[in-house]
Amino acid sequence: MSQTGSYHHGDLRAACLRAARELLEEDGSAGLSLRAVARRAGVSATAPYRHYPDRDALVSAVAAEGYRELAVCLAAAHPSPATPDELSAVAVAYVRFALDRPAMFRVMFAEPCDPTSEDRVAATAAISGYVRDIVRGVFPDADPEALSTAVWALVHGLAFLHLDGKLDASTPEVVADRVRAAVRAILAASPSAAARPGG
Amino acid sequence: MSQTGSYHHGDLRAACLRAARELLEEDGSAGLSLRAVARRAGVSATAPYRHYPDRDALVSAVAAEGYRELAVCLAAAHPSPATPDELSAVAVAYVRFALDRPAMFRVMFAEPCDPTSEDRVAATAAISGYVRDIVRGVFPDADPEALSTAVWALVHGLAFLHLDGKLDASTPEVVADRVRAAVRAILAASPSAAARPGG
DNA sequence: GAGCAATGTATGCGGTGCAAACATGAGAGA
DNA sequence: TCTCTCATGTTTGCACCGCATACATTGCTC
Repeated sequence: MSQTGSYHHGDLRAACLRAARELLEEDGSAGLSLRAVARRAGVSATAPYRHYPDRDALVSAVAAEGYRELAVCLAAAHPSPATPDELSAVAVAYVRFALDRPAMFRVMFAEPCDPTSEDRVAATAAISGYVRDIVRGVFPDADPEALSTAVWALVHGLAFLHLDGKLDASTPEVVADRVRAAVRAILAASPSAAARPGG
Repeated sequence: MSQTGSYHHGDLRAACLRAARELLEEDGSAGLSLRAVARRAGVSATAPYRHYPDRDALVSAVAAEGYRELAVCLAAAHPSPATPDELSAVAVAYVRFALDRPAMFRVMFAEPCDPTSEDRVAATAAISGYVRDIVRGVFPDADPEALSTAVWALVHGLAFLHLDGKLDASTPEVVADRVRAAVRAILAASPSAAARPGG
């Protein structure tokens, strides 16, 4: 496979995926064009269409890889978080993923694309389930559905606000500190603190 | 101004902005091209460049309008929220804004653009300050910096997850219910519930 | 009324996604 | 082993894009 000079590439599908990821890292999602992918794979401009019906399909395939890698990063931060602090570590990893691979993160979440792509739903379901399991363990008394949604949203929002320059992301430390502080603050803020200030 | 048939348009700058917003609503951000804007404004393809140095500048101008309108929507949901429930109402309004104007919301937050654009920073600072004031009022005992960051992130994340199809957004009611439940759940979830299950 | 600067136009370049027609060659069946 | 098929690449072409450059028009100032 992948014989130099042969008419057939051998594994163009995978080569496209690899090229797409490289281009994404180098030039952002704007640089991710099918033509650029084809050039990098050393193939004619329209060859990728044999494997991906359109640009969106290729982008979705890249995004699906991103979801899987995000899951790996989160698991690496802590295999089975059981306390709020350990949950914070996972939150930091999530935000870091977004900041370390901004273009990838945008492709995963900020692209108006078909959300019914099979690859995508499977991969995001995995993340969603992962968050739910953590939340169930850390807050056994809470409504797992509502709270895991909230936790994912909180972390996801932190990632985007940093990514968009709405929050200072100049160093990993300042980001990690802010994420931890935010998680701690919102978990500590009970409505009762407002209703009965003395409580 | 704006005489039909006259060489000079009269107020092309504003016309471009209006056209851009229309195109955004009709075709999403993909349909927002300077050429399309020019066509809609009834002007040559490159005329908009007299008023906007490049595409990003026009998009940023549109986004700045979006920020202002978001602020109006939030204020309309509740002028001065003072309880968690009233805060929830604002959260619902934020998510609804995103779902009602998905392309606009994406332009505001999901576009890899220069975050130092003066219009944008001013407008987002307004939102940030608005959230901080609310949080200060609702949770006087909390760290306002950390908690307002967390609240904005939570709501922002909810908006994106719905927008991306990660959460069911089929009807306004189901969305509103989920947003309220998530806000309530995360505010109720105190770390102590995990540390001392009996408390 | 002359001239200037602001505003709009015409043209052209290199890039894009994608459809349609064509070329190649690996592998199955004879 | 020979042939035929068809998955996989290529070529060509179209409409669109952002944007740079050179040019035309005209409202305003003096």
